[in-house]
Amino acid sequence: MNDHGLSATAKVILGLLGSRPRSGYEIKAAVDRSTRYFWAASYGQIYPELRRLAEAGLIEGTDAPTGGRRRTVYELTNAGRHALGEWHREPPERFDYRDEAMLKLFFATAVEPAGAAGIARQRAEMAAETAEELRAVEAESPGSDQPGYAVLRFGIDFNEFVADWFERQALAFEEGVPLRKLPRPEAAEIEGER
Amino acid sequence: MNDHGLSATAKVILGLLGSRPRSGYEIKAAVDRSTRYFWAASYGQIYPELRRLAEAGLIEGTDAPTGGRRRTVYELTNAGRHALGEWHREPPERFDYRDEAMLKLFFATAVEPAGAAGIARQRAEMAAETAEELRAVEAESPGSDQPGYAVLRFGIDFNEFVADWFERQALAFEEGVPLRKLPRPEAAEIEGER
DNA sequence: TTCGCCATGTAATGTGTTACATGATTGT
DNA sequence: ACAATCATGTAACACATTACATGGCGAA
Repeated sequence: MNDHGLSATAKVILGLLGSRPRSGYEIKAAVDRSTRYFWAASYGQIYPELRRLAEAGLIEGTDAPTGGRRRTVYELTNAGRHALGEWHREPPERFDYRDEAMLKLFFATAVEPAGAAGIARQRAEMAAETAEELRAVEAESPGSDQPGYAVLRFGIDFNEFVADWFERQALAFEEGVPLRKLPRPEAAEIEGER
Repeated sequence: MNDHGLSATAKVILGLLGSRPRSGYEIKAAVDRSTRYFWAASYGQIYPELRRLAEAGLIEGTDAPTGGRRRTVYELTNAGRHALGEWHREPPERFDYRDEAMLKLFFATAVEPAGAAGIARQRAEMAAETAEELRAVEAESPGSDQPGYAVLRFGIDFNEFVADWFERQALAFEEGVPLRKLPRPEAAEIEGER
């Protein structure tokens, strides 16, 4: 819970229920199909959160079994729709970025300078693959110029940027640029020492 | 803990101790000054992890009080240096990206289409500010063409890319592009429905 | 009848931040 | 005397994944 009282998972649930009612299973499927790249959620978060949101009166569940298979479909209440609107109007605050390749690169001078190019190259390949995946998704999705589609475009553009950046870095490392002058290893720390 | 037995925080601790011995406090300061943008760590992670790493024999602590102020400085053992090298040679695997502005944009069609441009614009400004911050850091740090420095360059280039991308998106939204055709809201989902 | 999917859920574990408590040193 | 910084640490809470358990349905 934070300021506005919505957990990370509550935000994506409310947002998805904003377009139509869904079961927990469908929410998870929708997340995996769409927001996963920038806002993930697992069953361990979704089901308990659905219960909490229902208790808080922001969503309402209805039994909708398919045959003998039990199933609960949730939809926004008025309060829920209001909370979603409130959240949407607030300035966005959360932004996390965590990248292990970057950490390895950062320590490369002290650990294994010769490995830097390889690390950069691998990261470039990873990003290129993700971009490829997303381009495939784009190809099979109906063209659209809406914000939801823009988000997919960002995924593609961003991964292409990353692939390009790391590829150029790898080349620079290979050409010996990084190994010419080697001051104290800790000079690599962003503000230097003191 | 994961495959190689190193937690996220262990990796940054070992990496920092790779260049020289430090106290927990100094490790936290170094993280905040450098890796924070792509690999954060808090006291609540650092101190318990130092204890675990010492028990595991990867680092060794020495009392080094300054006056009456108690202080423990840690350094890598041979086993620790070996573990750091092992980790460094493995292919990088972790990469997380979480962006609340993106989530809002994704839901904009269903919640408040008119807000999309504002969300994009704010995100652009945020990225521009971060880029500015990093450029200031770059200006006051000794020029270097090492991997550690490349990481700082990435921060700048990446944030400039993001600022530019969202600014162009905001412009596109303002020019009415996104509101021309409005199919079912859920058409915005990345693979469409089913 | 077996496999894959639909569907719900929990337990265990891991990851991570915030806020607080304690206390010394240095500079104003 | 006070504030800032050095220094260590924990408790409470929040967030998140993985793996498992349960069971029905539909198709091969």
